[in-house]
Amino acid sequence: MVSLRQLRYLESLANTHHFGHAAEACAVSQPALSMQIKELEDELKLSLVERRKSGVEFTEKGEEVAARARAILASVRDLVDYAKGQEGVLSGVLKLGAIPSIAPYLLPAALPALQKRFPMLSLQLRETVTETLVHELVSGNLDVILIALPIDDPEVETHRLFDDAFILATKATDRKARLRRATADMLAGERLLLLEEGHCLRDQTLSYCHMMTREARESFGASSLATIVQMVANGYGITLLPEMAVSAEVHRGGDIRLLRFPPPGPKREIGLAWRKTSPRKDEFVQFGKLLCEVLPKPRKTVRK
Amino acid sequence: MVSLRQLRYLESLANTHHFGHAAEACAVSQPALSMQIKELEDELKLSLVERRKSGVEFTEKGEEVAARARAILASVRDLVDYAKGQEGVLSGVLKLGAIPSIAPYLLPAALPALQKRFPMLSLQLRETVTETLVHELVSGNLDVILIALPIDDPEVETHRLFDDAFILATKATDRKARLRRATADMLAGERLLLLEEGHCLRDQTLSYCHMMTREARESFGASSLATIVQMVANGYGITLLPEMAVSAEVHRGGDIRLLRFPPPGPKREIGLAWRKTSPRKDEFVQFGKLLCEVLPKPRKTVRK
DNA sequence: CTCTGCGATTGGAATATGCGATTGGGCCAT
DNA sequence: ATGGCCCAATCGCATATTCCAATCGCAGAG
Repeated sequence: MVSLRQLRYLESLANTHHFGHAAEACAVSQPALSMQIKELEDELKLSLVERRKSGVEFTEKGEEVAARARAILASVRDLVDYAKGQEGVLSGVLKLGAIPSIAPYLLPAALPALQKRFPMLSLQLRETVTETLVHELVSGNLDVILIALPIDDPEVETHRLFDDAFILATKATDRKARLRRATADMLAGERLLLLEEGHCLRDQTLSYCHMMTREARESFGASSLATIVQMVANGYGITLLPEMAVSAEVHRGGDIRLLRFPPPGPKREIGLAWRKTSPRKDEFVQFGKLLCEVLPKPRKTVRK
Repeated sequence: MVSLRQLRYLESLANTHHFGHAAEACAVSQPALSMQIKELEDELKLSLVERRKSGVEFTEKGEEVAARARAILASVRDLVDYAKGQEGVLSGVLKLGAIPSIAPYLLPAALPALQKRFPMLSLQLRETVTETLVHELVSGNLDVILIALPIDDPEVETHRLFDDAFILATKATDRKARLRRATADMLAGERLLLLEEGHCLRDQTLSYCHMMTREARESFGASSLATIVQMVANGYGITLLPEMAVSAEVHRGGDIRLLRFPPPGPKREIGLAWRKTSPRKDEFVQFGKLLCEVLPKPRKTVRK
């Protein structure tokens, strides 16, 4: 069976027309090269070179074979170069899923950076709730998902990116709004405005509040944070807003007062997840790194 | 270093999307194939396939690599096919030398047959005396020469093809012409017409006659057999004519009488010669076989 | 006529490759 | 649940390649 090694040696021999020099160029001993050439000749049942006293002369057929060998080796080198070029590079189609409480706040900044850094990458976006995302991830419809941790599925591997603090949002005229810091007991007796069922943000917020108060259980369910913010501004209740959503949802001069909890306050962990079997882990980690980079640094003051 | 084996296994895997089946198709065990695929991935620092529960899925980059691998393997197969197609086939440029006392009689019949049988063959002809031919053969200007044996050169290998009898040619009115057979003593006292110095035919004829008679030493030297035949017809002397030249040089109804010697009569051996180092020996032998085939069978009667 | 250069050959060591058997994970049918 | 099954990965060992160092045979050059 003809091997690349034989072709490599043949190419070298074609270059040098000298067994010893060719062998040296291949960093092998001369007998090794002789052997491979002979094996190739036997394989092809064809004499490739004439060993003359005055150097090695290629047969006409030998020339042809050598030319083909060169072409093949070039193709192989191209393949390797291609692979090397792809090393650690996000490319091709990447089917990304993200939850609604992240996608609108992180991706607008991330996408242009992504396109700039990985021009060969073609993103396909899907925005829905965690459960659906995980399901589609496992089934192969998505490659990687951007969600809040933890998620528990034996088939997926998660990768934490950063914390996203929850900020207490109240109507600016609220009496609590005069304080500098939020505290857990501020939630007591308030109507907590939340996203509708299925959104993890709802559960996370609830689980924090659950420790504090039971009144919030029958809380309202909206379909977007923008709606909730509007409702807060109009005095329908309060909410816990993910920090990354603040700049997009809360406008300066509006009727919202933001209060940060003293550390350690409530927060969610943002991360990526992919199939455990996915071979693109390296790419995903790179992707995550870029997401962290485009994340605006937390402002010192969150007041508006 | 990436090997063809790895690419072959990858191709098989790309076809089957199943390690076991791919291995079977390659007639190796599944672990062997697994290993090679893994090595290829390590080599390229690239994950080619995702091993899912539901079969093997190719990465986008894996697809690309597999496609390139396919192309490479196809090139290799082409190379091998090309070699197989060339097996035992005369092709390319063949630089053939022949002596003047053979070329005009054998080649006109051989060349068309050669072209028909080996369309890829391109003959380059050179016609001159043996010494020059051998020199040019050794120096590489010729690939194979068609000469009278023996020739003695440590660098060349010879290959006998057939015998070519010498026929005694006399003027038709010569008193000897009435006999049915030539005998050696017929040469005694005759003027022997020969080719000029340098032609092996001259030496061969002389060496036969030398045993018989000394009178011929200062014999005439012509530059072609046609000239000699004309001279014989005009009574200037006699000659020994190579049998293969008879039909071309002696025309029916002419003034030439031909007498065959009883066996074993004088003859020359026609053969091929090539450099000992030449790798095209097989081709040359084939060439010789074809020459023998186009040689007209000796006629029962040589009289004209 | 030795000396040198070149490719072929040889014998033994290192490496690569492959196989059988086994493992471990996940799926399905009891 | 549990046992059987399929799949790919892994392990240990056999063997087949591949290689090197040394040597050979040959031919040309000094």
